[in-house]
Amino acid sequence: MHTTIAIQPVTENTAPVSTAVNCARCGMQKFCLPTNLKPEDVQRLDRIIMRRRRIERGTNLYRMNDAFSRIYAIRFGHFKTYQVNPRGEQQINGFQMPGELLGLDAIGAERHQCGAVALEDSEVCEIPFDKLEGLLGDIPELLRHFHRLIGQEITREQNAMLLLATMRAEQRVAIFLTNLGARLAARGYAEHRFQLRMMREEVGNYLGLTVESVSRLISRFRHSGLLRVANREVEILDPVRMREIAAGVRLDA
Amino acid sequence: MHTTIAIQPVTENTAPVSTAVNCARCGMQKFCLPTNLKPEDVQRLDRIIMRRRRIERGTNLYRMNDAFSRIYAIRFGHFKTYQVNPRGEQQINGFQMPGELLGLDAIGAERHQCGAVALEDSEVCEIPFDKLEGLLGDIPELLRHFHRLIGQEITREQNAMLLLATMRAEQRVAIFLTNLGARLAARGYAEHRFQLRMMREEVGNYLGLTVESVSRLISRFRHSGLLRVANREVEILDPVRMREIAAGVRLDA
DNA sequence: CGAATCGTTGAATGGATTCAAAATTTGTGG
DNA sequence: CCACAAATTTTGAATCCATTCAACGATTCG
Repeated sequence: MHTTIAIQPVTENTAPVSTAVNCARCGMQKFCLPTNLKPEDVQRLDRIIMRRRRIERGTNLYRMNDAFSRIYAIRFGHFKTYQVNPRGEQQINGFQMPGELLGLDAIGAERHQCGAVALEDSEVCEIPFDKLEGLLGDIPELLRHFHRLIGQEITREQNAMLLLATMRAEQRVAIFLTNLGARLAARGYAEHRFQLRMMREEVGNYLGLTVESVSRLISRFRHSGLLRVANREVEILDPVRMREIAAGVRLDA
Repeated sequence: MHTTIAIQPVTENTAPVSTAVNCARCGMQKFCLPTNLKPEDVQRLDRIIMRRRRIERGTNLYRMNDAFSRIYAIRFGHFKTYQVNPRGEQQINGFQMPGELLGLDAIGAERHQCGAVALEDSEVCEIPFDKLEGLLGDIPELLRHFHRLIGQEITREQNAMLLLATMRAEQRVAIFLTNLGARLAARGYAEHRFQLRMMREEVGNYLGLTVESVSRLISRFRHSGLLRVANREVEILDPVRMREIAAGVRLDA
């Protein structure tokens, strides 16, 4: 293991996109913060969102230890969040997709606890956290939904712990693919056919495996007829069996 | 691995302790929710806290999938929180000590995402979450501190992921002991000498290792003069070297 | 005191890693 | 658009760390 992925280059993309923010017209509304808000409250939220910001593929939205002042809602694109341990090795904590919030790990802290890098050209909404806190006090529904999103974050991480502590490599990869599909499906995309936005190395890093192990396992899934793979394009051909493997049934074909 | 610790017996301890709650006089005030609150706000918090409740060693404070209505602040004693995977195996997500909150993983969900068991006879304050949410809207300092506690929870879990994904067994145990000491020290207890409140099996389960591995590693630490161990009583004799091992230096004595 | 639980130690095994090299894809400049 | 370099992915063989299986102490508790 100990995959020392080179730390991203020190290019910072700060080009704001000054389009007036309008949650009501945003396709991500039903996953993002405004969920279940009254129209007038959605507008109050619009007003505190500073701007949209484009992030080029490979650049940092924020880095570990950056001062924390805002959280981010992904409009389109994908991100990874990662920590860097004392030895300079990267550990990926998660992959984020449109409608998900970035920066939650820093709430209640002065600084970001991990960094976020765009896996492709992406766009986020910047939400100043102090202003959001003000709104949370005023709009109970917003507070509730904000807490729901935080709770999901905690649950996601606990599931990752479960995976890392108890699952065999086979299971980890199967779970990874299954979950990715489920999250995409919830957003209206195909569940069993999608593009991996990250390298094998990053998959392995996230799953606590080496690149080689991930590659080998994907190959085995392919040879067993579970998966069709063309580079980063993946199709789960046998979702039932894939879910069995995710649940712990051994693939000994 | 795959330590199938028997699920706890189905005894539920519901004996409330009807002492009027008084955060101002509680020794845990500076770690718990009331931190940094004005005295009158502390009293408002007191008023919504239903009661204190004693939990006997080995009994569940709550179980996975229980309906969620309150969070709990530990007054004294220690707990473990755990998930149960589909195969019925337990995975411990963390150990909690006085001043820490239990149940945060359920916020924004209908049900608890994990269970909590007392590792020794313990006492908690029950905090109805809906009433707390009301106060959060009224008392900005409380909202802020509540978010700080949640943030700490997320950070703790990310660190656990880092440990599980990248660390060798040696490191995991060293980190576990070091962190436990640090948390106890923050609460005014000795940093380098303490009682483990959990079985070796539970340590291993949490760290993604087998009992045998944990036992072997503790023995190696002992033989290398790093540790003095008498059953669950542990003394870190060489904190510097222990921290080195936690950081990744190999113990090849 | 005896049974059950918990903890330690040993030997053999195995799953994932490491090291190495080749194959493929992606990115870049001409 | 092609050619070439760099990056990424795949595959193979050897190694190693933690697990598994087994047995034996030690401790706890009724």
